[in-house]
Amino acid sequence: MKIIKALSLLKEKGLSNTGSRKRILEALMFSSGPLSAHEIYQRLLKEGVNCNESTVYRNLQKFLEKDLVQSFTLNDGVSRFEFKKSSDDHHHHIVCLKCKMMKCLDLCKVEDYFEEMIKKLGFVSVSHNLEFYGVCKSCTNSGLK
Amino acid sequence: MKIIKALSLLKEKGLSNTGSRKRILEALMFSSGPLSAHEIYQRLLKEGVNCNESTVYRNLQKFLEKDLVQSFTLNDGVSRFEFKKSSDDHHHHIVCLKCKMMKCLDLCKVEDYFEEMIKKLGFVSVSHNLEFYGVCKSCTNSGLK
DNA sequence: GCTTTTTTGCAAATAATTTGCATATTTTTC
DNA sequence: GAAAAATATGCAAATTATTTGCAAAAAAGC
Repeated sequence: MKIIKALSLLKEKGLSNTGSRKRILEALMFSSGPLSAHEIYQRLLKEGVNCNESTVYRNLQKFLEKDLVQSFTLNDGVSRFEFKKSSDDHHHHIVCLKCKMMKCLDLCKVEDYFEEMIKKLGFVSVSHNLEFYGVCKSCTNSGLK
Repeated sequence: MKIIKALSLLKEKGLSNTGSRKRILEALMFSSGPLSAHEIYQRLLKEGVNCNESTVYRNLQKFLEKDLVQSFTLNDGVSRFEFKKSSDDHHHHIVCLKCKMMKCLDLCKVEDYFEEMIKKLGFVSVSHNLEFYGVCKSCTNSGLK
């Protein structure tokens, strides 16, 4: 298994190498799940990286353009960002309504069916967001409010 | 075909009958697609209804609780609301990335498949949001930026 | 009709995200 | 490797969606 380094990814995508940019990308690469801009910012702070929140936003924008990350917006109106392990890395999530824990779902390709159907309607460049909400096992058991 | 009136719906759900509440619900009932809180507010203004934007938000909240409407958040971070014709009226949308036109999709029940899969993971009360993005036929043809 | 409960309007608070601009850092060029 | 050109950053302020406190107004209950 090949380990891809943030630095070479940036170079590959023609992005200049700045301290914060590299750290933001790494935060996403090493995260076990999607992160909001604010969460990334806080991780950098904790690591002692001097970085501004707008810098985080601006870099996330760049990463989206370069297809390094994917994003989606939950019903709380906040966007989450996730490193794309490959250009066709596409998956969905389930969010626990109580503890907010988020789990990646490796769904089979039934969803392709949807996109086909939509292309037939005359749309092109079709993509989609699919997020699930529910209450996870441990919250159900612990009986939290 | 039965015509349901906003007023009787409110009564049925135990909601008091106020001028703006009825108008907000009607705006949703008569709309051909999902509306944001702000869009509803503007429709009321245009109709000459004296109504405040927070009133719109507060009523939408009520309608959600009473299962009169469904809501979802697009990638622009803005919530849209839609009247539920029946308690099991559940469907999805495709949004044109250029003209923002939104079309309802009457998808077959393949999606139930997903929810089953997730319940097996131990989640309960599972729901989901699924929205598509693409470029519609007329935008493709008109070659708008 | 009067009392209680609920809703509204308004202004202010929150929160996520974006932007302008001067400064700092990177990349490019020679 | 230094200077010039291009790009990125920090900071503060602007924007936008949404929420909230509170006093006044309207609706429901009796």
